[in-house]
Amino acid sequence: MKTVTKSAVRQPPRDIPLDTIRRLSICLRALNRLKERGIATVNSVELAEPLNFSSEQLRKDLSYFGRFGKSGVGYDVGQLSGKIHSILGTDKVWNVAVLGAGELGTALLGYSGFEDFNLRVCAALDNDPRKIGKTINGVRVSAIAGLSDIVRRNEIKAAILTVTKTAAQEVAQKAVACGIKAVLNFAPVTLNLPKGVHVSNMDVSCELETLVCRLANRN
Amino acid sequence: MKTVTKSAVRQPPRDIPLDTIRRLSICLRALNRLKERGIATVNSVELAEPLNFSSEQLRKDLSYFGRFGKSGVGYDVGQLSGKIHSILGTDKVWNVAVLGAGELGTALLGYSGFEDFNLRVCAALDNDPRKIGKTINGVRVSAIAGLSDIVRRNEIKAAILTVTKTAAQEVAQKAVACGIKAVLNFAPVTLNLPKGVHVSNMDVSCELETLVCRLANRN
DNA sequence: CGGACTTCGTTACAGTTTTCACAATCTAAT
DNA sequence: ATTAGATTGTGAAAACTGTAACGAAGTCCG
Repeated sequence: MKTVTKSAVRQPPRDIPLDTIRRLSICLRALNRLKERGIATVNSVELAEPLNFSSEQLRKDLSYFGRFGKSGVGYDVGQLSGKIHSILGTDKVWNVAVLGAGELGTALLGYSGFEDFNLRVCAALDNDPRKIGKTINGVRVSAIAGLSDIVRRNEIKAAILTVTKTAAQEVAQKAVACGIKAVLNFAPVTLNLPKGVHVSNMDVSCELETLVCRLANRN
Repeated sequence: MKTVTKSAVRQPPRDIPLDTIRRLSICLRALNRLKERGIATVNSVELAEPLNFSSEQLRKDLSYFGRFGKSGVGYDVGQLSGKIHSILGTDKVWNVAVLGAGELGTALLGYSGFEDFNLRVCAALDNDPRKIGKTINGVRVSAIAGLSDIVRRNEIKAAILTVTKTAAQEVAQKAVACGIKAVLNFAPVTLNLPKGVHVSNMDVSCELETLVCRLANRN
């Protein structure tokens, strides 16, 4: 007996552009807002335009993974949301650790953007004895020495790095040694980590700088 | 009499890729670290490789703006730093406002990454009466109602938006009405602002999500 | 039931960015 | 002064990404 799932999420044929993933993430968030408002159907124009990209682009992005819409109608909000969750791998919860419980780490422990993606910040680590043991937004701060255990117990694969720029490389290396496979780096330094570890930089000053650059060149 | 400035920063011939600007920003930061260590000369390989991009790429990026190196030698650290400052428009100080003095805004008021780019956070605004009047990291928190004055007095053109996602659109619009021309948005929503206003999104959850996606697809 | 209308998915095209290869330039040493 | 070695700057090729156009599929209404 053959089991055929209609319009399953297709295994992508080749490398997917990073921006495609970003746009689909943004879409997922928008779909959640639509769901909250009780809207059941949406077409590619209604979905894409408020997000500042074109409907063609959205359809193309989706077409890497399968066929999810209905001609003449559009997309079922709940269904498309589910499909994008599968595509992004967030049909299950991902636990994440915050490394560095300073102002920025604290801010992220209270950040309201993670729910849309089934991401859960479930651990905070710091080396400052005054912080260890405190509870911030329901998460207890542990010493970095305990990272290995925490990673194992919670099956954590990704960490957000919010320590100072001087500590960043060292803490990141330690995290990788504990089994962390992906790092979202907020420190204004370039990390050098083993191949196979995914790094993404949230470089505030650099990004602000590109804005200023555009202003300086009046365009 | 003709005044010829040797190897001036050339007016870029056409649109410069955004990533070029990003890479040059990163380079500028690295050059500052080299300067601190008293290193006077660097070649494109030594500069680019620790930053995880290729020397060819760096040379190409620079070539949009002029010729700054010496064949057989490399680049003078101090001089190249100055040139990149001109390119990026940060040869003078840029004042920036933080909109939203919550945890995230507070974190940015103490952020150590701005010095490299001559960016100065000189104002913090919030609508919470408990915060107004307080001083965070040397910056006094003002009511958002006072934004217009502050923008004018400090010639602020760019703002960092750190308010909640529900307030983001409204506050951003107000900021634009006060003369803000560029917004670095931390709220997990897509802003809709008039054409001509530059927006850049620091989307923590979306970026973490792309990392998780790569993990989920084991590549 | 049929024709007008809507919207999707895909293929072909155009534009952009990166990579590659090499001539030109400079230094240093003999 | 000449040669060997190093490194830059750039044009041409390749790879990648986004845009546009259109056939196919589905809906709605008379």
